Amino acid sequence: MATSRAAGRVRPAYFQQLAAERLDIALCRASAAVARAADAHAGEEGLGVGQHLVLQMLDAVGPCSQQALSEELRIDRSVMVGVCDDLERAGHVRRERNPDDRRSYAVTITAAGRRRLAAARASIPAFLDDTFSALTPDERDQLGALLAKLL
Amino acid sequence: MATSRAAGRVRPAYFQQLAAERLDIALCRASAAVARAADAHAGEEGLGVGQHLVLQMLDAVGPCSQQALSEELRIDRSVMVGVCDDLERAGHVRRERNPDDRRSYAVTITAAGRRRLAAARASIPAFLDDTFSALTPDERDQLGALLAKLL
DNA sequence: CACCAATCGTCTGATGTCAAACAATCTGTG
DNA sequence: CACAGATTGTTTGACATCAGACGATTGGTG
Repeated sequence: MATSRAAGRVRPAYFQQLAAERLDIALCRASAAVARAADAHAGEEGLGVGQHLVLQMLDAVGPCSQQALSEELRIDRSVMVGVCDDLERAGHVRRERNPDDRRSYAVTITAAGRRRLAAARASIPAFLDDTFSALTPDERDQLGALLAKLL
Repeated sequence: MATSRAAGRVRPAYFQQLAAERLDIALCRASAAVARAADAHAGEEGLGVGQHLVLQMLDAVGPCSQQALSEELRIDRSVMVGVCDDLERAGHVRRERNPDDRRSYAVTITAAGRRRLAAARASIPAFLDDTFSALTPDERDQLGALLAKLL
């Protein structure tokens, strides 16, 4: 069996020791796992994470420039171009010119976009529940509060 | 001034609202900030994060194959090749053949590598203290415990 | 021994992100 | 108005990461 040979190797579960003394590493590793889960979920859902966030923000605060979306959602401007391209091609968003400043667009969510957002949004609670199943609701709140302090 | 025009924009600090209801996004965002800080610190120190982790693990558990390093440190095998290349070129590590299994190396830390590790390690507490200055020591322990549960 | 599957280190191709440059447009100063 | 500097959206090039393929080697089966 495999374990008999693994005893030859050191197999120290060294990562746990590392994570205990390097909070930054633990944070990055947890984030990587969660991000992978989010990408997989978004893939099944058919709407990318960035696209979902853009639709959600447009629905919450109204038409925005790509710049505003980019800053608030922490998505690079260069990447935001592609995200909006995809959303526009799918009919979830219109790029209207901002009459007050013709450099910027006023990216606007469409009725179809709102429907798509509602559908995608409905699957989020189950996704979060699954991804953070190792934590109790109280612990999730604690984690949220700690991360909020960090940001 | 800029704020008078910013009033025209929505400027809702929307990200905070998003982070409150999307624990996964908050986690990824915090991780990105911390990772950036770690990279910057590693740049000043002159020893990459991956290189530091490899030296530290070799010092802790003795000679390892690249595979073992890769699995335990969650660094892709392809990337580990470059990390070990750099470490070997700098004289911090030797690649000895494992006589029991000539497919794998026995990556071994050198005396120079140990000295380099000690120097780099000394700067870590200050780095962590600075990066997580928004949290009290108790809160850092809480965060560590929550992340450990997640992993 | 011959053979087949698995493993280790390496390399290559595809992908994604980011910094820098660019044209178009705005603001402000003279 | 003319002109300099900043901003918006976009494109391009550099860079890192990852999946997959590959040779070399090992272990196990007959």
